[in-house]
Amino acid sequence: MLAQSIKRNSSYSFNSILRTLLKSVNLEKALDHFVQYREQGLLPDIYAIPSLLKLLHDLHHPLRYRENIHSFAIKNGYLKDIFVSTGFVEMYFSFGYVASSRHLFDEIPTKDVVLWTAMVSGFSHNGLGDLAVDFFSQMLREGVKPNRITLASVLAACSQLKVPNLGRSVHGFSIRNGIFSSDVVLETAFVDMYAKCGNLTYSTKVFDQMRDRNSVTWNAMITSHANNRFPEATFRLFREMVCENLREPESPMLASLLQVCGGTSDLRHGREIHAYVTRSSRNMNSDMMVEKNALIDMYAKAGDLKSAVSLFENVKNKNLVTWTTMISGYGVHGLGAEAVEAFNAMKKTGTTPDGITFIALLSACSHGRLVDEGLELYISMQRDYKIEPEMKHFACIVDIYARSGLLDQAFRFIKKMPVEPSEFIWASLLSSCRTYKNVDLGEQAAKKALAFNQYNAGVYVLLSQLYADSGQWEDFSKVRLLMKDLGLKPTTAQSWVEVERKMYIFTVRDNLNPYSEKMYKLLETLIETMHKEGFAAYGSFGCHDITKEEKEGNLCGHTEKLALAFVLIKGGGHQGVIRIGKNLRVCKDCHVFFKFVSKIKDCDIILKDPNRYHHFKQGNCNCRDLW
DNA sequence: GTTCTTAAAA
Repeated sequence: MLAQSIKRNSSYSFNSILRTLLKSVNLEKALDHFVQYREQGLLPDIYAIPSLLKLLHDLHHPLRYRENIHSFAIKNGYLKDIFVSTGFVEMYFSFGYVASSRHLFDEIPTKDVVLWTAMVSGFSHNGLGDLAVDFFSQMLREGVKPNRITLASVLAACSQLKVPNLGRSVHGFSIRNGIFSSDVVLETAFVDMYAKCGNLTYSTKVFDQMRDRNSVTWNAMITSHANNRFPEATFRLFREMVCENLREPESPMLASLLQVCGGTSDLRHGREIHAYVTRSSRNMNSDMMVEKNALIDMYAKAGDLKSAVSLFENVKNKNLVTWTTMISGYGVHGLGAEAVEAFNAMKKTGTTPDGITFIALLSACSHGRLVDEGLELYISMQRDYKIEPEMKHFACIVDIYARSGLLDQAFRFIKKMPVEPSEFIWASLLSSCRTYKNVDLGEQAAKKALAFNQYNAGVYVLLSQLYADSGQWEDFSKVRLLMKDLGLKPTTAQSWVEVERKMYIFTVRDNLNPYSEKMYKLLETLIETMHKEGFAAYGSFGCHDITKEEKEGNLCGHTEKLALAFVLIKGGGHQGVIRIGKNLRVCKDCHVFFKFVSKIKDCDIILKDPNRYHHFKQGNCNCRDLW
């Protein structure tokens, strides 16, 4: 009698101390506490089981320890307790054993809202959003009333499945049932759900009305704007967060922001984040690898290869991502040899490449016109590293051949591929067919690409340009008419340049700029000089069968020329380097013109097109005139 | 005593 009561008392105090320690995340002490209790020969009671499961979970103890507890619980008949069984349901979910969780769930006779919620969130965490939603509706059918935690769980599933309708009805339900009243977690779940379902307007609405926001809220908001490509809003929100809330952003958010900068060639914001990362207080106790790698990638993608390289060289413990980032950085700048060199240096450090390293490497070879090296690396990848080539590797090899003019070999390679070639592969072959004016193969490639997607405007544009370059004007017109019938429009050309911290955007035949007159005048003069000096002969012309005057009038309207003229007039450029961006591939005439300007104005020009960078210097471009 | 939202570099 007395022994019983001592036992009950000690188990009661054991449980409450254990819970307190768990709450304050004192895991080591909590474990000690448990060990001491066991050393007294005492066994955990029914109330201790959920806490013990949580402790082992937080300590990352292996499944078998927890299964011991499971057998122990079964032996003692503890499983009839819904708190205990819910704990085990959760445990199996956390190891991905969905079937075990489901089985346990089925055994439980009376199910409460917490158990149902554990099911909904368990499925959702295991990527089974559809089952999460199924169980949620089943729960409603059985008359169990969801609470705010259930709703947050089902919203996570909605985000995953991108089903805005269900999310909206959950919203309505929560308002009608008064479950909504300023709960940060639930509101954040709504912000995230609307954003992931593509409705940033609703997401922003909920966000704006929130009284309290936590770091998860800001994260959901900022990364969703980044992922939906709203660069301005992304940075506005970031500033708001930093200024008003004094919240330190963590690595994933910084990486997202840097990715935005790389994608939009936004060096200015990129440098700001760099400064922010440098003075961040986390420097002390973390290796900041994600930030460092993301910075290298940002500088390379935003066109400042120098900064990328110098950061790269200062990273002490380069990991696989660091190396791959640098290899890919060299690649987009057309520096194939440097990419291969970096790869060899990486091998010396004992870092093993993976499939992505080879994608970066092979694409660097194709842009650097290193055919033999590329093919050799492709063999080495399979032989030495046992990496099975995938579609992206195939695409690189096709490109390595085709970009160098080995169109037949590219075609033969495609025919031998073990999988069905993708739309992208055909389109890239077509692009090289255009460069080398191979109409026959180009037509075949276009046909194959269009079989995937009849509405791929890019393919029609390439095909029509191929016809135009080959002087087949009837075919050219046919393709353009076909495009019109299908309601397709070629992408409007745009170039942009930053002068005095402001971005200027130019479209074809832009007359809106107050400097227009001056710009056209300057272009005329420059082009005249270029012809006089015989520089124009460096390019191969023949884009259009129009008169020479018409042609030059037209060429002056090319957006990259306008951007260049604008910078020259405004005296822009950063440390002798002019950076211009373009949303389409640079045309041959503009390419020659840029080379010429880099020579007579003695400046470096870095021009970004959708695929790579061109570095113009002293009358040359590092792409060696093939791109 | 059990159930809840977010997130990353090639």
